[in-house]
Amino acid sequence: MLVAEDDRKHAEILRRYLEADGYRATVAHDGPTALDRARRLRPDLVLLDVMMPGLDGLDLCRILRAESNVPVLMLTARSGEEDLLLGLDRGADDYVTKPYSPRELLARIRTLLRRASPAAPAADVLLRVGAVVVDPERHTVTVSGRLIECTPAEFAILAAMAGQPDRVFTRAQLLQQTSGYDRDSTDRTVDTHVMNLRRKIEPNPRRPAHLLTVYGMGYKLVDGTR
Amino acid sequence: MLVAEDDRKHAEILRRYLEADGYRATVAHDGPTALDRARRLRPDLVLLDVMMPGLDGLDLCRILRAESNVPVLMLTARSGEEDLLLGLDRGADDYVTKPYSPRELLARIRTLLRRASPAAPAADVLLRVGAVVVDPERHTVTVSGRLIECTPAEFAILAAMAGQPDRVFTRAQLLQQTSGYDRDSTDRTVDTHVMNLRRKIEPNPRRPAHLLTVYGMGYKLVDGTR
DNA sequence: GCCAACTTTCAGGAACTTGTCAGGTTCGGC
DNA sequence: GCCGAACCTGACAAGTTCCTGAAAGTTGGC
Repeated sequence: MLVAEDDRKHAEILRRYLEADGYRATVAHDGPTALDRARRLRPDLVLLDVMMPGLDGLDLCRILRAESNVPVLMLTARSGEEDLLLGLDRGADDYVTKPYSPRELLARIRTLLRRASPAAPAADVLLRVGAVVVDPERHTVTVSGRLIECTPAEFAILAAMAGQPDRVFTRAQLLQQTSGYDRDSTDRTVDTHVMNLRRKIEPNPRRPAHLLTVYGMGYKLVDGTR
Repeated sequence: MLVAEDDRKHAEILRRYLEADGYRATVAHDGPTALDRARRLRPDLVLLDVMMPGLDGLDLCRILRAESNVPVLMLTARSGEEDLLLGLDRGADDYVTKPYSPRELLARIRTLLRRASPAAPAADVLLRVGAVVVDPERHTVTVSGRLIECTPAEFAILAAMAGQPDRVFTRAQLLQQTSGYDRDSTDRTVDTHVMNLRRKIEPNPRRPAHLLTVYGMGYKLVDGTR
């Protein structure tokens, strides 16, 4: 079990509760560390604080969800409905608002683990935006049925955009998808990747139908058939 | 989808919300009726009010859980912790306290359905990917009928990949197959095993047809005949 | 129609990934 | 405790991809 919580005192209390209930818990105090541990330790459940330095809980959740189907339980200080919906939409399996009672938390953890246990085979998550289909699991992209070869950076960018069609992504956001957290690359980098992607997925790269420029903002992926 | 709720007005509102979101919903106004409908209609999800005449939600939940693994979402008027714990322990997959927002309810329903959907395929003893056949039971591998000798690590890697053809496995995932939990070996280790496997199963190891590299990601096993 | 701001495009060196190998370590059987 | 098989590792070469700055082309507001 992995606990991602930036407040060290709080994290320690959590860890004790979990261990008292028979779980082995590893703690990470920031987003990138949590992601790294999640990848290497393959925990059977991830407890995620929404607010964290480096990489926030919502984004982390989205990444985890793309890579595995480990159950994710979100901890959120704010109790607004928006947060809840955002969390669930990003793929969190459940959420608990602070302050929570330890008993409630443990009950929810038990439920999640029981539900996940029947060795659920990964769900087929296909991201479809018009003719563009991204398969994160197979790491493939097809356009109108034709298989497209993508480099890692291109794939990361396209997958991020396919996950939220029509949404505008800034260059900074897309850069984060490719370079991880804080490599300081230029916006040109993103432009170049977008250009290369257009060459591959657009029938006419000069007049993009799928991967559009939003002047002054960034890029978005749309259903080009409409 | 089955809605078990004794308050008729409330039940009707619920039904409308569900249908507005694209679900077909059947309503039952008491416990015994709900149980009967659940058995006959085999809904893909049951929405259960805790308090009901005849047979209350908690007991009904327990019975349903014993008979099938349909996801159960509890509706509870009381927001006390006791109810929550009872509900979850009886096997409810989630719960919502009244008053709830329709959006929250629908988001939770979506999550439950997504989680329940992967319909576990029956385990076939032979894993076949093109010419490569892995028999986990006998611990043998054949390629085009020829029996191949594999070391334990090689077998573990190949078996994992054969279980999910086309899917990309990261080196970390493959490492876990061989080393168990969290030994931290290098990625080179995996490369070496893959290289040795290629020598054994590929007609031309320089141009792999089965065990492919996915640059920046890992490896995947494909049906080389296509 | 003009200008400033923004975007596209390009080429080549930097940075990263992978394939391969040889040598060292671990492990179980005898 | 010796032996061989299997495994792990660090190094390096060979590929591949990424990044960058600058020039050329667009866009939007006035």
